Amino acid sequence: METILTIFKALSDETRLRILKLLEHGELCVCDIVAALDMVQPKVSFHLGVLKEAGFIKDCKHGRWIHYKLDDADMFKRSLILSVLERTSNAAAAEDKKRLERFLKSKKTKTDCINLKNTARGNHA
Amino acid sequence: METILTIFKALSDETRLRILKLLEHGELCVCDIVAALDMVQPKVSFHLGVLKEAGFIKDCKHGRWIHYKLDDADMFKRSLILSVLERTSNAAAAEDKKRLERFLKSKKTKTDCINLKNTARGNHA
DNA sequence: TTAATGCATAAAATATAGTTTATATAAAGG
DNA sequence: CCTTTATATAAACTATATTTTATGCATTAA
Repeated sequence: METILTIFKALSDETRLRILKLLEHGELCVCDIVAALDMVQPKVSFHLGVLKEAGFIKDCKHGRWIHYKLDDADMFKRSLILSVLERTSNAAAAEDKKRLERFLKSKKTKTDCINLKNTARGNHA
Repeated sequence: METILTIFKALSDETRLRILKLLEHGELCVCDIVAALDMVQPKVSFHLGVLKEAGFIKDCKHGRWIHYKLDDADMFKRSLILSVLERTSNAAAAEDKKRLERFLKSKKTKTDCINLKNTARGNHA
């Protein structure tokens, strides 16, 4: 049970707002977020942990990947997330989005190469 | 113009949430809040400053007193304040309220004594 | 005009939160 | 098995936020 204080604390960091904004587009694994934000992985994991503790996101394991997505179980948090998405600077978010898409594409290309060599299903997406 | 980050940061401190809760009952001067929270005055002034910067409260001078009250100019902040008032632990807030009322009463008594001696209007409330 | 009151602010001290670097763990591939 | 990959976690470090203590500035009362 998160207190209102925990909830607001989770929202008072720019990196975490950027993560929420990224997850607007659907679930992502940690390495996607790392690429999109252009940050080191432990840093991203730290902030994902805070958001998860506060109940804003949840994770699910997919083999050796862990996907994160917005947790829409709680009405109040949902509405807070909506406010974040609305009121966040689009310019900054667009950069993240661009890096994300570049990364997703490169991941796909790599997988396609593997698929040419053998018929493995290396992509978890 | 406050960013969403500034707004959430202002709400991520327990003392500030207690102050918002106190101001639910109407405007108060700094010394009232100091008494209600049982904290030193500069500490309270610091937090009042943060809340004011973020646009949650506003002040108005009354002689040598400065009164603070909730600022209801912005819809979004108003709804956030409402959430705070709703979701804050009542037990803790009741203590603050009790101290506040005791203090207000003692202030009034003191003023009444003065009023017996001469017909001054020492109370600013 | 002096003293007292109500409050703000600055500086120093402390506490909390975030970041980095290094390492551990678990899953999958070879 | 051994390696590689994806992620988490711990420890040390840095930055930011809060608290304390001291002081200053108005305003009012004496």
